Amino acid sequence: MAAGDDNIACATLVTGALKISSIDAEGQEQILSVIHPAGFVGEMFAPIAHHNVIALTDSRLCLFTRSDYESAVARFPALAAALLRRSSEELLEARTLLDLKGRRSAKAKVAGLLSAFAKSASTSSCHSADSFMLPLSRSDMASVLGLTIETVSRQLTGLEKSGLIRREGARGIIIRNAPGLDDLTNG
Amino acid sequence: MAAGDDNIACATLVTGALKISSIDAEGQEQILSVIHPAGFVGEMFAPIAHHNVIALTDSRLCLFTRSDYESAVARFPALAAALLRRSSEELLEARTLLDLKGRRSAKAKVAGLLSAFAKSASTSSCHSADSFMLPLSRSDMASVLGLTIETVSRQLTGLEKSGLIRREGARGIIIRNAPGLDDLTNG
DNA sequence: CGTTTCGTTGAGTAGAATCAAGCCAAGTGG
DNA sequence: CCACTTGGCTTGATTCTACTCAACGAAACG
Repeated sequence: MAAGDDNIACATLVTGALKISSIDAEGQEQILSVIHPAGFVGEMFAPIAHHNVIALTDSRLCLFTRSDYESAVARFPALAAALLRRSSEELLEARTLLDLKGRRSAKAKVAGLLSAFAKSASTSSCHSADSFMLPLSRSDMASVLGLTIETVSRQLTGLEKSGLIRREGARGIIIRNAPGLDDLTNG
Repeated sequence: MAAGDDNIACATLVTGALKISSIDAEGQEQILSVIHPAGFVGEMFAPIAHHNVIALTDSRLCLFTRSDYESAVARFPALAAALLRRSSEELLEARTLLDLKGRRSAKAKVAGLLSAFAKSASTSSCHSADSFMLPLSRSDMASVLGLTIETVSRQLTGLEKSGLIRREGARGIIIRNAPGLDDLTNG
């Protein structure tokens, strides 16, 4: 989906990963959200799309049109409640990202992003994973945080040198000191 | 409402204005959203509140508890659909803010915020107002954009010197060159 | 009249962006 | 098999923006 398109379809993500982004006049991409399975994309109430939706990996979607939606809600009132719940979760996630992006230093932003990934990489909802693969490239991480890829790279090596994380290849992350990461995030 | 509270109530705003914010370990406030009349606050599906809600002006709210919500949805299925619509709008607004906060330069951020205010100050949904009162203090603007009050102040005087806007007192803004502002926002 | 709050302005500095190489792994083609 | 390319990542040197610290002006208030 591209910004400016007639907005005819919405979808829930079945497998894979998507990003929602906007692109400014100079071609700078801003990632506004990363969608995981069971997440929802599309603007149900806008005539044209505001943002771009791009697959990060091969993905499977369950598409439906807005007219589908309206008839389905009429037949199954519980559907609206379920979608409301999803939408509330997306909203909370967007605000979490806002919070992250507002951190003062680059180190705090990168540390916060790692903590967030550790949480979402865990199967349990209350614990964080202590090792995981970064779902985003350096370029995408930079775009999420509003930094450059060089700065992201430097912060990662900095975090490794200070012993808070260890890296396995370009994408593998092992958290060695989770509380320390959180301290950096909030400071 | 304060982050960490038991999350027992939600509300729609009738008159006034609210801000949703988070506060980090150093006491730095991040404004995550500004709520206007007809807007919704509260996290319907979280046991404890993640963020703070603070009134920007004297405000009137229509409060309801989460159990109220559940019985109301059971009796009036259309309610869920209406709340879904609101929630979608909040989500779009949060993403617009994300976009703004991700702009590279301070000038682009301030210019973008002014454009956004000009839009929401207009009574018509398709035109922007050409003069309006800033709804936020310098401190709140800085917090929304992730800047300091000094930087916001300097950017405003810069925009005035370059002829894009004129100021009337501390809060009054007159847009003299709206396309120019948009160019700055996307550049 | 002092005090407080809010906004503006200036000087100096820390930190991220920019510019520029260079490394490594994977792919391509002779 | 080897030269070459490509894309993603890292590192270094330099520049410049926005933060910090500090002073000052204006309006509101007791």
